[in-house]
Amino acid sequence: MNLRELSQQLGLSQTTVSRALNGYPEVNETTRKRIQDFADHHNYRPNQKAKSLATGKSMLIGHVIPFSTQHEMVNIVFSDFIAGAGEVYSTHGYDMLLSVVNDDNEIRAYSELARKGSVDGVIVHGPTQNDPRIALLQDLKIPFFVHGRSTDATSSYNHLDVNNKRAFSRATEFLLNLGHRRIGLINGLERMDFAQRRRHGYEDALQSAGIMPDPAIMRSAEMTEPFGYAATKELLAADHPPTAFIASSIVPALGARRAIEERALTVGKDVSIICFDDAISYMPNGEGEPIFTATRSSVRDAGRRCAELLIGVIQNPDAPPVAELWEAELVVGQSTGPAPKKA
Amino acid sequence: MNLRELSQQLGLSQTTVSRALNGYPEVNETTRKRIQDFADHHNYRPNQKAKSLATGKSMLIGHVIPFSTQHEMVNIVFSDFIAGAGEVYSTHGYDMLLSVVNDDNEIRAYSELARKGSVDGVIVHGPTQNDPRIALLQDLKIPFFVHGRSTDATSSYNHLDVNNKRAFSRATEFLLNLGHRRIGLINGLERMDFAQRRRHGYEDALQSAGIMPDPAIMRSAEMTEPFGYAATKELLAADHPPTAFIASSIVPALGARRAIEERALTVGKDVSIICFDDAISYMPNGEGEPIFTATRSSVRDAGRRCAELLIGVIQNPDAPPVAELWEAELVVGQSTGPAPKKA
DNA sequence: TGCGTCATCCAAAGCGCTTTGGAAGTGATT
DNA sequence: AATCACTTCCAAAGCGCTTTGGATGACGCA
Repeated sequence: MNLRELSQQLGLSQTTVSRALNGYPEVNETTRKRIQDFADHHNYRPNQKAKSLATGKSMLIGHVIPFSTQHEMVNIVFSDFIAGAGEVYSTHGYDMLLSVVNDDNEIRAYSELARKGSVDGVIVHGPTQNDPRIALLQDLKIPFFVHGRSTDATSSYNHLDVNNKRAFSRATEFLLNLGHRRIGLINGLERMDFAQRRRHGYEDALQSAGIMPDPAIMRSAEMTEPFGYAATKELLAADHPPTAFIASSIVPALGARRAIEERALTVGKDVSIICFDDAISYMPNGEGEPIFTATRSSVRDAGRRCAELLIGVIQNPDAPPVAELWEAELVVGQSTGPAPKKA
Repeated sequence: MNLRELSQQLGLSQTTVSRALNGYPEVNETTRKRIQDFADHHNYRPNQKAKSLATGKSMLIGHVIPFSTQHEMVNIVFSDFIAGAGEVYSTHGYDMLLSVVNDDNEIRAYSELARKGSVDGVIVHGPTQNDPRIALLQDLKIPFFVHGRSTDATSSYNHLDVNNKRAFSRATEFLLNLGHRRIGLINGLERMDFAQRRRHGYEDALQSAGIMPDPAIMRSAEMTEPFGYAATKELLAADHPPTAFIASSIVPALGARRAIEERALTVGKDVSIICFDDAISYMPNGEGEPIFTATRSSVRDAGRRCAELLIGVIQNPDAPPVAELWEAELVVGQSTGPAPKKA
């Protein structure tokens, strides 16, 4: 059942039927009702392909997800982000277009989406330092929104970020106040902008306390459980082992805990852990008292907000760029305690 | 730059240009080359909306993701599945359309996608027993593929499933052979078909060994870390605590481990854990020797295969239904050992 | 020379919707 | 009775592609 049949059966023009169903004013209320009822009865839905072509809007928002054996951007944070964003899209009549592409083709994937006109806007995930995608998307003149930030980007662009530097300096200060002097860093991949900022926050806090940051107790990799385990195990086995660790996500923190307990040490007593908690829905940080002391910011909320703001940009492309910076909250859990007295 | 401009500048008809670019035979090789070069030079990409309307194919495959506060289908398994599926879509020129909808609207979301013609096919995630979506999609006459199975579905439908029953009976047998007699079950939500089958596998293995399954040591909920923790903690504190646990995913298994270690017990010695391992990319089951003894089947591979098969169905809608049943492999890790002697 | 075949190209008709630019009818006003 | 404003509807022209059904010319062959 398409618009033509529908209008023929109603004895009206396509124009009138289309207008009636789309809520335009120039149609009599009684005929509108008749049209609406008839359409409902026949379960009519306008063909999306035709509608898109006619209006020029695809009602789709693109997300490009690179994959490779090295670099899993399809990560733990991602699924919660799209859950939040998708929620908002739905309520505005949009759907999400996911393009899962090989790492090497990531840049190309963005320009394909734009040139083919398959999406009305794009979200940029996981920006690196001086991320080339930003300039590209500006060139392509397609609305886009960055989740995170890209240092050294020359012009301004729409984005929302967590104050990662502050989150990590606060976490580090928290440990320092507990008397810890040797604090290991278990960071994400440092070509990611957020990981850079986190390290700077950590280093700044140490330096402010008169402690020289020691690269020997900093690790950086994809944020998996085994990475957290391996890094912690190695650092604990070395000379001058840290008495506390600061981890970039709850996942490597779980690995850190495993390494600590394997040495028959107690988390929160012998060794402290603090981490960044993205408030992942299926991996919550405990139910009552948090498992891990953490700086927390919901990535799902971030997804929601990015979606809202991007839709705003699509509806009003000439508005000045929007930027938001969220502060993470510090929640105290069971994984931290005073630095143990020296033996 | 669109096809009309392109053909005008080339002094050719739209027909010829379109055919040249789409590889049809009825165009001279030298003119094809000229057209191709010109198009490449101008970075021309056919408009997807127009192409879709003309061909009737959207080159999109729909996934519906329900969300609610109760039930998080946006779960750990999901992100790896779509990574695998998306990979295959890309290589076939498809993209993924994600519709994130409120729980109550899930059914409607499928029929909207079909009626609006926005997708060429659909994947059904997380089938329950006698899942209504199967009949609906059959009615709507849209190609679809089910990841999992739905017991009691009257007619046959395209699907791929892991042999969950067998995976859990084998896991249970493995524990029985180690001398365990009291084995706790930490299952997923039992309205999910897979969770049902898993429990049956567990119960069957117990009964074959002459052990009466005891509902008092079975738990079922969303597969989160805190759930695994809470369930294990509770069971360990009760009379006749289990000496082993079988968990439905690596995530609650992590929670189980936490509860066990909290009681100063050792995993794999005092208490054994075996779990189902979906081989999640960012939460691998260790690198060398697995952390958890597990029955394993890659959900990412399943995503890949479902995508392939669905594309097959789209290209050949009248082919007989395809069904695949994968066997999980049993990998032995550090989390299991002989049942402790009675004190 | 005339005819059939083949390779190469094109005009135009869709695909199913939205939207522009009226047209027709209805009252109210002069 | 003529004019105007307003409401209500419609025919037709897009949107940018694909695809049908020829048209044209070159060539080989009888």
